[in-house]
Formats: sequence, structure tokens, C-alpha cells
Amino acid sequence: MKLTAKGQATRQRIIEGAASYLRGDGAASVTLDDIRAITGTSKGQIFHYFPDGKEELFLAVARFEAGRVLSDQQPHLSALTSWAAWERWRDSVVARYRAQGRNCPLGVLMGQLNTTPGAHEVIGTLLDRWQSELREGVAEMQEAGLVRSTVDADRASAALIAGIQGGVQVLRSTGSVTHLEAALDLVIDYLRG
Amino acid sequence: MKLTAKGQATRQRIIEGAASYLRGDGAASVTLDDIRAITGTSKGQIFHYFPDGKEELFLAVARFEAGRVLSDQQPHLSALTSWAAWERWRDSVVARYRAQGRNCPLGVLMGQLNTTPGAHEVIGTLLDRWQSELREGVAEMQEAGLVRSTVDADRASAALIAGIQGGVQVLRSTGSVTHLEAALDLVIDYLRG
DNA sequence: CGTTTTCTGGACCGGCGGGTCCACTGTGGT
DNA sequence: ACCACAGTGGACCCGCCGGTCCAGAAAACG
Repeated sequence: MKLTAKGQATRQRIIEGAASYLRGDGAASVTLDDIRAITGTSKGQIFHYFPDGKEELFLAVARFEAGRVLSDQQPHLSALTSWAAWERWRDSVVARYRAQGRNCPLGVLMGQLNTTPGAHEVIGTLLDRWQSELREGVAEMQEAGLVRSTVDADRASAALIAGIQGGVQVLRSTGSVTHLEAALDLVIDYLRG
Repeated sequence: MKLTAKGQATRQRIIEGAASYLRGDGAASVTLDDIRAITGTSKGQIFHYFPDGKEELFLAVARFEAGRVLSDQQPHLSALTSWAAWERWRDSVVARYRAQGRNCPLGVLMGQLNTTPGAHEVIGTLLDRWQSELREGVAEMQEAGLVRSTVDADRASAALIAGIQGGVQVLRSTGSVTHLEAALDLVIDYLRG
């Protein structure tokens, strides 16, 4: 499908409008009609830019949001070379999710995209990238002699990912970030030895 | 509402039938008609036993499943008094979720019950109970001198809960239990000092 | 027994929401 | 200027699904 500049802009407007809607309150479930209203478009346009309909659109939004998850942690995530940097990263993660509160755009999206292969792929890619940045950070700390070399960087980064995911999940049901903080702090303490 | 013995039995059949259906494959979303077919009942019965319809029924199923989550960890969960006991508990959790695989009944249920207060309450209660058993276990280990007293039992149990939740979430998207294992093992290592 | 209450089956309804269609309006290229 | 094709609006369709209703079977109760 050929897209002119105008077309590109509209397509992007749909994706970002949907994303920003999901970031707001009261977005337990989303319909194409919601998105149409919010983005000031029409059914025709939605199916013009996303011929496969809901799934294709929602996947695009999910990819967009997944990108934000990582970029919101920058520049800290890519430079975990000192304890101070780790702390800054930890704080940025907590701040981001505290601000997000109970509304988890990706969570809602995953709930709607009922376990389609594409949905798994988006989440899988996100977690992979995320974890390898963390693993890299741990490895660098080890090379600098700041983390004992007996620590398994793979396992530690996996535990961080799990802790964050779980912390966010708890945040979604209880509205509290204490679990997220506990998980992050405990793993960092573990790395400190 | 008065329920005869027969009525009780039917009601329970509906709940357990729905639960067992959710435990199986291909249950990305569930409709009342699915449940009707599976449990060999009729619309009339469903609304007879669950006058508030879908939400009431699904909450009942969620409570049932939440109970299973804890009872599946027994007797280990309530007797975390030695490192061997902790290992047995860890193994039982991993085994349970490995067997469950990608199908997370509670996860699906939460996806359908769109953030109703009742849903949060069920999850909140489950996590509270779970975490206090763990905190109790950590405290007992400290009293026995097996865990250093500087460890914050509250934080450690919160981190465990987060790690488990996140591990299960990763399992749901990737099909792998490595994150769950990493989180559990790292926290237990941390407790060991 | 009879009667009252519970239990069961299933036809039916209404609206919600994804998806289709088509006519109309730009816009870019030659 | 024209034409082909991208972009836009919105009416319309239809299957799904939660929920209603009622009639009849079956218990419980006196």
C-alpha cells in the first residue's frame, strides 16, 4: 500500500491517539469506535490504514507503547556503569510506573488481543531487549569489579525483569508501587553483595 | 436465595466446570454460552444461581481459582522453617506453573472482568494472604538464626510475590519458566546471604 | 396428597462492535 | 487539464453475547 505524507500522518495520528487514550483513565476496553471518535477519523480510514482491522491496529499501538517503555528509561538503562547510575535507573522506573498508576496500556492491549501470536511476539521482543540491556549493565559492573564475578548476570537480569513485571502487575490491582520497589531494591542489594 | 442440596451441587458444577475449562487450552475468552455448553446447563440456571450474571459468576470462579493457588502450595507454604522446606516450596511453585503453562485461569478471568472493584479485591486478598505466609516463613527463619536479622522480611516477601507474578506473566507470553525460577532462586539466595 | 418454592430448558431480544461498501473529495504526476 | 489512485465519511450489515422471560418439571413442606 502506497502512503502519501498525509496518509502517513493520519496513520500515525490513529496510533498515537489510541495510545494516549489507553494511557488515560477508564480504558478498560477499547473499541474501534472509541478510537475513531478520539482520533477524529472514520471507519473507512481505520480499515484503509489497517486492512486487517482491529488486530493489526492494536499490534501497531502495542509496538508503539513497547518502544516507549524502553525509551522512558533512557538514558539510564543504557549506561548502568555505577551504583549511582543503577539508582537513577531504579528511580526512573518507579517514577514512570507510579505516574502510570493502574492504567497499563500494554496490559489492556494484551487483554484485548487475545493471545494472538503477534501479541506474544511484541511482548517477547520487548522483554528480550530490556533484559539484555540489564544483563549488559550487570556485566559491566562485574568488569569494573563492582559486582562479584560469581553472580550470574543472566539470572540477575531475568529476576529483575520478573520483579518489574510482577511489581507492575501488583500496581495494577492494588495501586501500590511498594512491590515494584521491593523487587528492584532487593535485586540491587543482592548485586551489591 | 434458598438453595437445596441439588441446587448447591449445580451451582458448584457451574463454577468448577468453568474453572476447568479455563485451565484447558484455547480459552482466550469465555462466554456464558461456553460455560453453559461445558457444564451441561442452561441460561436459566446460570442466571438462577448468579443473578448478577457474568460478573458474579466470574468472580465466583476467580475466588475458586485463587483458593487453588494457595492450596496447591501446601503443605510447604505454611511450614517454611528450613532451607530444605524453602526448596520444596520453590519446586512446588515452579512445578505448578510449569504444568499450567501458558494458560493462566486467573489471568484470563482478570482480562474479562474489566477492572471491576470485585476483581481487584479477589487478587488483592490472594496476594495479601500469600505474602503474609511468606513473611511468616522469613520471620521464622530469622528467629531460628538461619537468616540474618538485618533482612527486612516485609520487603523480601514483597519481592517474592512480585517475582512470582512477573515470572508467571513471562511464562504466559513466552512459555518459559526460567524467569520464574530466576526470581525465586535469586531471592532465596539473597535470604541465604 | 396439594401447594408452594426451587430448578431447569430454551426461545427470544437488543445492542454492541467489527467489518463492508460505496460515493465523494483531495492530491500528485505527466 | 486530466486521470489514476490515495484519502475520507458514514450508512449499513450481521453475528455474537449478555440478559430476559416464561412455561413446565421436580422437590420440599405441611
